[in-house]
Amino acid sequence: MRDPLSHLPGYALRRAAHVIMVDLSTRLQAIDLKLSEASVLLLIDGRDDITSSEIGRILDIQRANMVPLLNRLDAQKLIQRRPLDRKSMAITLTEEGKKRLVRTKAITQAFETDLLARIPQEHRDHFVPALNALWMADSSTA
Amino acid sequence: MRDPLSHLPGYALRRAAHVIMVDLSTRLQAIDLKLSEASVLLLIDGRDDITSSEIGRILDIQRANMVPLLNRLDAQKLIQRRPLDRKSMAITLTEEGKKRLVRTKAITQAFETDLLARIPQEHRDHFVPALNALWMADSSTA
DNA sequence: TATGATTGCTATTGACAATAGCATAATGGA
DNA sequence: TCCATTATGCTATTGTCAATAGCAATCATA
Repeated sequence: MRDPLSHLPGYALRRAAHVIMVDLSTRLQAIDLKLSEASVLLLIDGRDDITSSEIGRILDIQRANMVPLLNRLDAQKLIQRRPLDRKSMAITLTEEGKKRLVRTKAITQAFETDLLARIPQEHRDHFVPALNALWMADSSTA
Repeated sequence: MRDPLSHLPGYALRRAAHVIMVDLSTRLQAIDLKLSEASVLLLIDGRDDITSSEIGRILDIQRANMVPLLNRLDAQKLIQRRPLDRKSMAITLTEEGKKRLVRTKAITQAFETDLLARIPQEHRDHFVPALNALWMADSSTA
């Protein structure tokens, strides 16, 4: 047997996630974005009032880790910080950011299509529901 | 909607893998093992001739990263390095290592059971095959 | 108003993985 | 058999994502 651990769900999950994230990361290098940066852009899309902490809550990124992430997007002039009050900042996409988002969407959509294509058709419809059952349960608890 | 990205297979995969790995890591802390260390112990089980590089090939851990990993297991007196020839080292479990492996198996089995239990029954049988289709394809190419 | 919660931040650490390079040893083809 | 290639184990460094602890300012509410 090639890998005696491959029958373990947790192990298979870890290996699959790693391969897939390397794939997407590689694709995103073409537009100078990291995985976490791309997910933030995709989330901001269409909103003009979302705050840093709200992004963090939704994507499960801690406030401390949001800071350098947003700084990098800021340095690339993809986002703007606009004060909502004297404490909170609304994060919005710049024109440059909107252009980058279009390219991000194209890349992620192609990626997701390719990913699903790799899954045998009889398992395909079960994939997302099974995964979401694993992590969304926790977030509803929190 | 709580998370507008949750319908994306890749995103769901990443989130699920993270939650699950935090879960297992936490459980393994009770026996002073990291995820990668536990997987190495599980792989060595029952073999007395496996080398560092072979472990790396199977688990997809690079040689450079195997070194500190095995050093940590060595420091805990869980493994022994036995020269096979003047270049290769066979990695074997010490008595201490075998005891730790028993506990590792108990923890991972409980973990895998709990994991599957969280997946709705109608999706359960599709889980491992779908995941393995994603990463095992790549390893057969290599 | 005072207490507690929230926000954005700094600084540091940890786990896992990737890259580059090195010395030595094994191996297979000419 | 000799030599080029490959394999092995290693050092050292870097990158990505995530976690923890702590801080000052602000906000919300009992």
